Amino acid sequence: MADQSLTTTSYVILGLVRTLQPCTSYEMKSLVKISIGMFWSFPHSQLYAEPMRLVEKGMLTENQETTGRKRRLFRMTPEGDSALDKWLRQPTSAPTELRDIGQLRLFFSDGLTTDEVRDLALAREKMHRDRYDELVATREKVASAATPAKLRTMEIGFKWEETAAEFWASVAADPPVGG
Amino acid sequence: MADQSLTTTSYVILGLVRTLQPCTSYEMKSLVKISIGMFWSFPHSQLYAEPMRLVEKGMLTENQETTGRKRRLFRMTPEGDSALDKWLRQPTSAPTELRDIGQLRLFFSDGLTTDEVRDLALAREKMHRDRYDELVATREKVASAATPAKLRTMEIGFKWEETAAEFWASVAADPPVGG
DNA sequence: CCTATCATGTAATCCGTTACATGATTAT
DNA sequence: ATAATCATGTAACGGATTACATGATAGG
Repeated sequence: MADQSLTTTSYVILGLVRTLQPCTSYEMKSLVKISIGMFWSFPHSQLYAEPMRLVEKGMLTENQETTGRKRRLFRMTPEGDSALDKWLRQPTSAPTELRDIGQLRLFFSDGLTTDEVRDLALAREKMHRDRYDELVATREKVASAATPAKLRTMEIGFKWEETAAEFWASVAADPPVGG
Repeated sequence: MADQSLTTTSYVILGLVRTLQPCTSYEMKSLVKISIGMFWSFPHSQLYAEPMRLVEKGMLTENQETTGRKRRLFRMTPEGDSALDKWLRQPTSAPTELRDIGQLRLFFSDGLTTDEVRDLALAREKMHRDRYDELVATREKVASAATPAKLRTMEIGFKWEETAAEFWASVAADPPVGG
């Protein structure tokens, strides 16, 4: 019975529910927003839809209020717990998906002028520096409440924004030409 | 008329066709594999389906062979060219989507033992170092044929693999505990 | 000659996104 | 009071992924 075909999103939901249970989709959304959602976007509709699928698969239980907002409160089932545990311990060699519009533009930039490429680079540099600042602010807010593992996860975000900002600065300083 | 609702995938196809035209989906696939596909995965079925949509939108023309394999050869139309040009020049502040299973696991690792977290970190470190090596090999292969912009795009890939490998090494050296 | 891999395409399902909608709180 | 924002949910469409399937070419 029923650990068939869970997606990555499924495991994210399971992880969120284990962290927050009992919890509503909105609470999941709030946690996502200040953490993993900074790098892996999950539209809120997913955070409402996926838990329902997981209820049907026996991974979560749902208690819907009968009055007022009729909010849905989710909790782990033993099946959900063990599915999550199994996933957490599975080795993965899956590469990072690094989806960046700026990189795509640069890749296809052969027809642009030097100035246009520089503009792209400067805009991207600024974006990364802004995000770095956002991350700093977020970390300050959550530092006291988050677990060590969760805080540690943020570090790679800092590193990425830093590295990417430097990369774009170097492109702006010396735009590729020719092609 | 008719630059409605192109997706990022659409622009990737347009960029590929501009680079390779006239070309088949398989040729696009080959280029993707050694370049942007290293960080943004495009299943080959997309590289067959999306060009057909673009033909319908007037962005590409298609010449299908009548004999043998009946391969489809794609070319840019003026509309496709201008849509791509416009996109390349549009500013974006869209953040990078950095989708990494390892990060998700770390984020939800509060229930794991120190050793299990270390195993995760070591596996991820190895993955990133392996990918770094792959990138080196790929760059050597393509160095003479690629444009400066396209080569430059690869650099951020190197940086990422390096940065991520170092991050995971530090996690392995000092795994987060408690929670 | 046969097998493996390259090359080309289609089908079906489902997930993810966008948009719509509205009920509750808080602020002014 | 009223507007704004927070909170909660659903609908619908389309694209992305997975799987199926088979035609060519090259290597042994």
